[in-house]
Amino acid sequence: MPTLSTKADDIARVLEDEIVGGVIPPDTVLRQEFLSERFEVSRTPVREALRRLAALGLVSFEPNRGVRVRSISAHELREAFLVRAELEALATEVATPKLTPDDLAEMDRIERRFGELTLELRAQARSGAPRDSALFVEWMQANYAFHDVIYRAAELPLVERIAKGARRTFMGDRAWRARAELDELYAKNDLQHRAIREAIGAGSAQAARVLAREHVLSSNRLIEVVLETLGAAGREPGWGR
Amino acid sequence: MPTLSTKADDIARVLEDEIVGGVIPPDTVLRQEFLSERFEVSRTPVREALRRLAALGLVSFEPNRGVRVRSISAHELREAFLVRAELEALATEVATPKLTPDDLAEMDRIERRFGELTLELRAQARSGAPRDSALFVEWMQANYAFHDVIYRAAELPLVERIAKGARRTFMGDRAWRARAELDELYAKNDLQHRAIREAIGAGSAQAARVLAREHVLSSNRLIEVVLETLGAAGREPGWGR
DNA sequence: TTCGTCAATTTCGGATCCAAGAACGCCGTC
DNA sequence: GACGGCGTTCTTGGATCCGAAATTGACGAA
Repeated sequence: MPTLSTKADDIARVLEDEIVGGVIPPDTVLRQEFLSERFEVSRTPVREALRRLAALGLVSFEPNRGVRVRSISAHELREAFLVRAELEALATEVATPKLTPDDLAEMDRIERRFGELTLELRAQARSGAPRDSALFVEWMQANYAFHDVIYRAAELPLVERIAKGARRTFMGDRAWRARAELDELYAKNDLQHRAIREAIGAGSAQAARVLAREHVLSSNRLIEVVLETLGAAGREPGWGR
Repeated sequence: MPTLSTKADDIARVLEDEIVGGVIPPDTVLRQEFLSERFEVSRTPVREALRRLAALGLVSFEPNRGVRVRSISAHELREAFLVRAELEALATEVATPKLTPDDLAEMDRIERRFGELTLELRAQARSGAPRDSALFVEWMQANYAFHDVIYRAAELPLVERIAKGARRTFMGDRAWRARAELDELYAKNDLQHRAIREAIGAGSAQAARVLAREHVLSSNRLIEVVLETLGAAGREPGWGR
């Protein structure tokens, strides 16, 4: 069987997912030997994987002292959203004349599901019930799916790569809390999706662009409220120290 | 003496500069042993450096077959400029209210130098003289210096990093040719700088934003004409095969 | 008690060594 | 003469080993 990937690549992918998914919390120090035992390889491929993560900006590399999972400041988070807003605006503008009826139908399908999930989340936000993390993740995925249709049609791989890179880095390990304001923000998010969809349907690339930009900036506000950084609680055992 | 950097980092930086600067032409295959001899180290740090370059997208990594310096297609080049246009527009908008009188004075100083260089290049373009590569590089650096003032004031490190990353990848090994259209494009570039400067001076962030975006897109056109890809000629000895 | 010094331990960066996969060329066959 | 199988050689991926830097902790002096 021919080799399609190296162990360093495999390890890098796994660690990447775990870091952006919050499985490995920020500020965790990644010990080479620990990782080499976990993946049952020597330290050599582990170090190559860590180099990759460092180049992607997911970890900070301190010579002779190890690598540490980067925590993201509120300022950095805001900047990441600014970048996403500009690039999604661009992608949306480019995609608008390219979207096929099939694409639009898919967007409608995703948007229906997104609307349902939004209603559930809004009910939850109003009731002040403890957050259902799985529900939020599903909502987020539907949100991403909506935008992915646009990225796919835009055919701008570089834009897609950068924007999706800026997309991560927030589903960290922080606790979150329901809030009255959330209800409103969820509703707004849903409405913005529909507005974008309609602008595309009407063939107005400029309107779609402006809407997409505003939408991402609104998402920023939503995420900020959702995070409401109640400190870093509830670490998984085995990672902290 | 404490160690401030690793050999892998040093090697990566050197190779990075050489690739973006066109010293190492696209499609060159980088042999690990060759590099380890050149830098007088073993292959281990070399491979870590190559991993970094791969993560940055400068080289493509084919398992068990080595790394190859990525060549950039016209389409990719265009997309890189689209990204830069959006992000520079953002940075310019954010920077406008933050620029100090000192910053503006520095922009004026750079712009004066840029104007002189532009005049030289225009004369060259009109005369059809063989391109003076050093002059073009100097012009390009003055161009970058102008924008760097804006980036510095904007205080958006992520935006700066991405935009500067998209900035490279074109000063390749291609031959270039003078053209009548170039004269006009050079002049336009210079005028756009002044317009941006004036919009900032007038405190209009929105106008500066729009101008910055158009400026980068114009630069794209300029670069496309300058490159005029006459095939890949004049490789440095020692890199080709 | 607290601070500074120095040794022991841990962890990292890099060199060397070995196995596995790919490229190349030779030869035989059709 | 062209194509395909097979062994050699070259290059890469990964494991192991070693020296160096940093951290830790014990000890002693202020």
